[in-house]
Amino acid sequence: MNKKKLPLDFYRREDVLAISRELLGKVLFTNLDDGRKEGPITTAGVIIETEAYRAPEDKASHAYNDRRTKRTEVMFAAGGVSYVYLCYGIHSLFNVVTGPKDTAHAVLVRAIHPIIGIEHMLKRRNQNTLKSNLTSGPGVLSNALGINTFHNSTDLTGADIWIEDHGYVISSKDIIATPRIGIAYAKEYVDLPWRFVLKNYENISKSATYTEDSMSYKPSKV
DNA sequence: CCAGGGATGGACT
DNA sequence: GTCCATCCCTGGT
Repeated sequence: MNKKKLPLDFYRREDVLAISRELLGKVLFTNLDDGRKEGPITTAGVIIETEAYRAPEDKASHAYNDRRTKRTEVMFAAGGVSYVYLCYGIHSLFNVVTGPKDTAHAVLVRAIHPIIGIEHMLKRRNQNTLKSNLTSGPGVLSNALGINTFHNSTDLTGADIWIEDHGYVISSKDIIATPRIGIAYAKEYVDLPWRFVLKNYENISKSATYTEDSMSYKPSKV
């Protein structure tokens, strides 16, 4: 199989909507030690749900109107680093910073399909058996992968967090575009179809309410 | 310093 | 399907 780490020029393109679509089917890896002496453990999953955030005009973006604060500064970096922030005081949400320097575009990864290190992801989630909710949301997938706000501004071509192309071919008819979740405050940006979901997976985030015959996928055994 | 918010999750029926 | 606890951190002062 053709597997390769996505290069910086993948992330540094201008079109965050295209990048959001293209991230579907790519494989998000972490190799983190959670502070354990034993060293890092590799965990990974196929990206199956993303959302695009396109500052400066996007009112749903934390960097709306090119608002630069200590928190948002990393979004203005050149693409290929993480933006991890705390939501509801509990959940670490993992974003991929995209675009050239000073363009505050980002992609929120909302769900993955777990494929590598599932046993360890279960431990991090305090679960015993694989269910469809292991990585089915932006907060829980970070938890399963060991990502927290400490990993903000991490180089996505480094050894801790990265994304690989495993050669999965995704056609546009395999992608459902819908409005983004949890951005009711964003006025005229509320209804834009900037959320992208890969069909055939059941473990997308909970707020996804569409049902289709294609939603018959079951996670493979551990 | 501190009021208010928040790209949610999970418990429950 | 519905409901609501969550609590740290941001950002303006």
